Amino acid sequence: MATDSAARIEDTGHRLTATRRAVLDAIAGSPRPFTIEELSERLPDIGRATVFRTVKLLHELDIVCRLPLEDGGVRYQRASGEHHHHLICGGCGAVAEFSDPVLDAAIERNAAAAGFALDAHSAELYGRCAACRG
Amino acid sequence: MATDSAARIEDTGHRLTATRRAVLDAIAGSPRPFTIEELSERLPDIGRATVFRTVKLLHELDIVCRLPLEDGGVRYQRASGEHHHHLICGGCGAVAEFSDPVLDAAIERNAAAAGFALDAHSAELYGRCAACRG
DNA sequence: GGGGACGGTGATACTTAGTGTCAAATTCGC
DNA sequence: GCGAATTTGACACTAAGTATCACCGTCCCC
Repeated sequence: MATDSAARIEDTGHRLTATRRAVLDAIAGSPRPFTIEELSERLPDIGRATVFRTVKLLHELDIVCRLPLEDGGVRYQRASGEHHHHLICGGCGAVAEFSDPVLDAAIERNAAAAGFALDAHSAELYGRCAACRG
Repeated sequence: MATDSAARIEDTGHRLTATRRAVLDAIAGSPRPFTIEELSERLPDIGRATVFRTVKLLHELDIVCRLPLEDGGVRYQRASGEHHHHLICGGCGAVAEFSDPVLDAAIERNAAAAGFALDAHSAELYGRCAACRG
């Protein structure tokens, strides 16, 4: 997993430094979506700005994905690589991923109907997971 | 339009003050989605914090809707009142609204499949409008 | 192996969006 | 017009992220 990501960094012409490796490891060790602040606390020897820059790079390379939360906050998570959407639990913060061609087709169709050339879309679903509904 | 909104403020137990009326008017006079900062500049006699608080209230009352932009920024816009999604043009900033039962059904179905009880969802589409593709 | 060039890093200051506090002002119901 | 409750403005503060800039380390060429 971290090996894949490391390769992706190098393959795209970026250097795989010790710092970046440490960030990748910290992310790999995060079972739950994390904030930059949390990640930064786990990496006390790495500057905050560098953590931001590194996560931004990883996001551009689709190694992590960004989760906009219902309250306006943001968390990050390792990305599965494929196009997907998120289900975010407001109780425990768990995130489930799904992908659905019907949903994507509906999005494409609406964009086309309005005359838009689509470059990106986001769809976040907020609710309570099975465990939190009890 | 502003009359509707004014009524909604009173009907929900909030006071319709001169300040709130001024904010409503400024919003009614905005043909394009606006930032709080822009709105605040147009209302120099009203404190910045009050503009934030008022827009937050209007958002809670579904009088304005919040547009998360692709670059992470946020703009606001008068809401049509009904549930809808946004198509946001990265060229001119224009926003088109649409609603689509097929899309909403796909969202519901995916949430149910993952065992989530849905409370909210967001779907933003980013692209170029017909005029900007020219 | 030595020396640039260039990408990456850390410290720090700054920006942007938004919130908390609190005293003063306004508004509503009577 | 009066008092209670809400709203407001000023201001300080927070959180997330960016800009700047000097320094470091790594790669490449000789």
